[in-house]
Amino acid sequence: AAIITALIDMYGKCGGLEEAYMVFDKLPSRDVMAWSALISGYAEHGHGVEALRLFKQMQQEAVEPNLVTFLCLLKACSSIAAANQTSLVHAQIIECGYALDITLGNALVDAYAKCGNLEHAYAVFHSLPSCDVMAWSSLMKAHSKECDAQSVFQSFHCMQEAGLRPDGVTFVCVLSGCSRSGLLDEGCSYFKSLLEQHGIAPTLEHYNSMVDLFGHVGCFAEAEDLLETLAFSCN
RNA sequence: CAGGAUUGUCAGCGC
Repeated sequence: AAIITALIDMYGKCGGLEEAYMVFDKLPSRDVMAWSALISGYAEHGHGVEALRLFKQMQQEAVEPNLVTFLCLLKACSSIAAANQTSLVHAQIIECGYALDITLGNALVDAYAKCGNLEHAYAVFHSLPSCDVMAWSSLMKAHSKECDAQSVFQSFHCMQEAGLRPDGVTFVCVLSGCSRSGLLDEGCSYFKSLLEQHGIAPTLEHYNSMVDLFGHVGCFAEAEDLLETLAFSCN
């Protein structure tokens, strides 16, 4: 069974959803891991509706979801920005007694945020026993999408007040916020602090965000310079 | 102690 699940997972990750399903379909008995692997593949490749339908089928076959299953479902919900489906999954998570799980909490915050429901995202966020970097980053990303750079900066600040250290992904979210709001100086300053104050080596995502920021504010020469520099250092 | 599914990560466009 372990090997078959790994096979389903491999096809799913590669986007071979039909192949994944064919393997799955031939299993005489499908356990929660096989189901989760299949659902994960569908969720990951933009087939959120199918993923949720598979979950329904899983329940009809009386297979109990576990923590990982819920993570996969939340990914499906956010991929189709379905806030109401997220609420339904949320209710089941509570029923199963997983409400205080930090991993699921993070995923719920992220799912609500991606669905555009920041109120629910914050409600879950505040209900968690402790908040970690992932939940903060999800919220920052959501504020960034709404072009609310002030809230992004504020979150970045609060997070550190709470004793958490931002990581590379956090900075991607912050830089994305600067870009969307056209805040060049702030973006440059955060980019500098990335290495100088936080000791994090910038990755391609950070450089991409900077190129994007330069482009957004009309600094095309700087954007091109950065791209050329990147082309040199990456190859 | 190990283990087959495991949450936050660029931009734009279309629906």
